[in-house]
Amino acid sequence: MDRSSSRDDVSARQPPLALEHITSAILYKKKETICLQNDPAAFGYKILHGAACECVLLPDGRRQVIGFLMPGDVFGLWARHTHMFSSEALAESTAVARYPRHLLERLVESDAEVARHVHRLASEAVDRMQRRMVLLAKISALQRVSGFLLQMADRPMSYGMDGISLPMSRYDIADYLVLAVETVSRTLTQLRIRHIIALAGTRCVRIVNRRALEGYSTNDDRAARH
Amino acid sequence: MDRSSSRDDVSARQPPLALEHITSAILYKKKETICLQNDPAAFGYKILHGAACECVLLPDGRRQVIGFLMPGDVFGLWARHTHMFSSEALAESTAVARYPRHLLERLVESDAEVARHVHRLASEAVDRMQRRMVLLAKISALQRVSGFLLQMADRPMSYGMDGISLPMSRYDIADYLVLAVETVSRTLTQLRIRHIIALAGTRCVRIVNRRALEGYSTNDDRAARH
DNA sequence: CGATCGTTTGAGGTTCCTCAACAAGTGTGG
DNA sequence: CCACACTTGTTGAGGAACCTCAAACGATCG
Repeated sequence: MDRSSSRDDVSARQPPLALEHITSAILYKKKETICLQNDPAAFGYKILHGAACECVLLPDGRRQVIGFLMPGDVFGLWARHTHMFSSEALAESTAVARYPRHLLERLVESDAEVARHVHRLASEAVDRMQRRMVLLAKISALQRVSGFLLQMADRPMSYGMDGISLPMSRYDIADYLVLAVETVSRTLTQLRIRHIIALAGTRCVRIVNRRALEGYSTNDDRAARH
Repeated sequence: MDRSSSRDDVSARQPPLALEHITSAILYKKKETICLQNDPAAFGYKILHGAACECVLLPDGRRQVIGFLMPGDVFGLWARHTHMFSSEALAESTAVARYPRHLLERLVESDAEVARHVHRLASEAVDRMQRRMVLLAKISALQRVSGFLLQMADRPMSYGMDGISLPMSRYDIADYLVLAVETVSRTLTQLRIRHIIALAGTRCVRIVNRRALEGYSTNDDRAARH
């Protein structure tokens, strides 16, 4: 659906050189918080290595995952004064580039190329929100999990790969899709049993029958039921 | 939760005069499309009177409501080249102000006040998406409907009013909350029976017991179950 | 090795979706 | 004006889907 657009973007992902001069890289351990919602937005971030997620901490203590962040993904740029989401590292050693926003904004005003680039990146953040909403519009677990796998497969990071690597835990996926962990797990096994996907280890999925997966994700369940 | 912020914003909602010179108002009938997703984003819009919604048209023909637009709400400003969402009028005669984006962008570059204003408005659009996501994180229908009512009550347009006016149909609410229409209807009757809300006509709700409603929206159901 | 975490599977119960019918309101045409 | 269709909202019955609780398994780590 929006696959073509993200593919075209690969070439545009190279940031202007000027940006590289104001960055510093930081390493995070698994589950470590990168930034906290409502905190002053002093920095923008880019994932260099590993994986992370944006999330909302709900009043009842639960956590809602808004989007997954893979190498190349930028976040925290949209915020005006305070960060709208928290973000935490998912992989063991996640490397993140940090851009001081006051320097960034000065660059944006002086360098038109940087301005365009930053604008692109900000709209990518909105894209992430939208992709998730399209997933949540789906009613059944089968639809949501199928759609999720397709979205992960269409990420730039998966292009050359044979299988999709899922750096996040089942719990993270469940928080993302608003499902119970057990439902996510069961749905994945169902897909495996039906030979739609193959699991090479728990965190690596290979799509065997993409056509069927697309059918599951868009069509109503009744067509796909066994 | 984010009530205070939206309340503070009321004073800031007055647009710079310069903006009013490049606008033209249009009337839409109920269900009429204001703009279509993926269409070139030639205009930004502001609701003057009536109500509308932003939505995504899904591949399976269903419609997903992203957010409801009330008088004063601005939309279509975020888009870079094409509109990300469709929008359609909900009330019978919905008046919409239309801002040509090429003029707007010229104004943004020349007038710092306009630039700040437009930036505010764009972030309001993201706020709408986020508010909906927080609603969708809730699992039970009772939680979602309660949260929805609270959000509607906290809108600037409801401040002086005794009851909340719901310009949208139950179908629209269902599409917004990803529930079946019947579930929305049943949940509202439940809340009415429990004297949490009172219905003055189908499209007007008065919150009788706000404390309880807040409890329903945040707590797990089991605490609230009869 | 024990402990914890992440994942999977099972059993049971509840919620919510589906299908159906009905009532009230609205518009249309004869 | 009434008959008719259509929309919108509500209620009921039944069943499927998913959540909850529980337990077992493998992996990792101290």
